[in-house]
Amino acid sequence: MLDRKDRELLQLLQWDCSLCIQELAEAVNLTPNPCWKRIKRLEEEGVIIGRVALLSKEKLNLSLTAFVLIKTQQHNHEWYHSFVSVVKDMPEVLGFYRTTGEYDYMLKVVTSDIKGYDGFYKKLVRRVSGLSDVTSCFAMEDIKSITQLPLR
Amino acid sequence: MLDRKDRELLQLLQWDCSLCIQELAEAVNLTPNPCWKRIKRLEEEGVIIGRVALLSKEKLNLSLTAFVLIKTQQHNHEWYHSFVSVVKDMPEVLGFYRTTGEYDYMLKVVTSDIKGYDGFYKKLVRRVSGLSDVTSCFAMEDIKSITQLPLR
DNA sequence: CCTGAAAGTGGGAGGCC
DNA sequence: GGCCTCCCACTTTCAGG
Repeated sequence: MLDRKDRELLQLLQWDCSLCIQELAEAVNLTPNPCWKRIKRLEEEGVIIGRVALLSKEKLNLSLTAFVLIKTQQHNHEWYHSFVSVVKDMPEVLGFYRTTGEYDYMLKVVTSDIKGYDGFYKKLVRRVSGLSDVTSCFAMEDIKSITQLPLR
Repeated sequence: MLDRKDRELLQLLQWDCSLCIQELAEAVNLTPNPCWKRIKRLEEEGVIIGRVALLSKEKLNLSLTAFVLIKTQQHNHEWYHSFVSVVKDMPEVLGFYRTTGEYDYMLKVVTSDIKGYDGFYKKLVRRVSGLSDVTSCFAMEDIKSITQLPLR
């Protein structure tokens, strides 16, 4: 389904999608047109989901990354759906996973600072009932955070 | 530093950076040229870090997202630097944070499946010594995972 | 003086064969 | 994979607040 050139193109594009077709074509030893056709195909197949600009947390006053670990007693569908829809709607939430292990859910949350996080936390517990255990831990240091999937 | 139009442009671009200047200009009630100048300025200032293509985990056989929670006894600089450089070099690691709370570090790891994760885990503990406690938890469900920062 | 608008040009994307 | 067309990024110049 994906040959070597496809993977090379994806690898390049997931680091910099502002590269022009010519540059991409040269990098994979192709002429511009077939290169363009491959990329078009990868978009149609859904391998390429979209192209986005990455912004600086610091420059936008969003320096605090927090992880929220949640346990719950509630295991019925209705509660689940309302919980999911509430959390999905909160723009501070960049990641939201149902997980195995000690906790049931994990959130990755981005705010300005502790005060901002406190606001988020209060909003969360106000909007969602039946959260029996909510633990927060904060990123002291953001050592690596990338969007590029490992393609080898 | 950033006015309303800047924020609107950032908001649009962090969802779709393939929009052309004309479309962006219309959306914020500007003509193409000043719109283009603003975006250029935001790039120079480092507010816009880059433009990347987002790829489908599923289509690329990377359906397993795991979180690795790590405690360590080692708190000297040398160990820290070697630990950081080893983990940074592992392409499966999309997120790597030093955290407050019960654990010292947290990793977000993407692999094909449990077998792939096992390979990653073995590689990790082989390359890094002095990990006293390594707990894995797996994402059963990826409910929300976005790259867009909250700009309001 | 700074910020937005108008006009022109070179180049690359996107469709043909 | 080559050709051709059209549109868009980018520059310069001008106008307004």
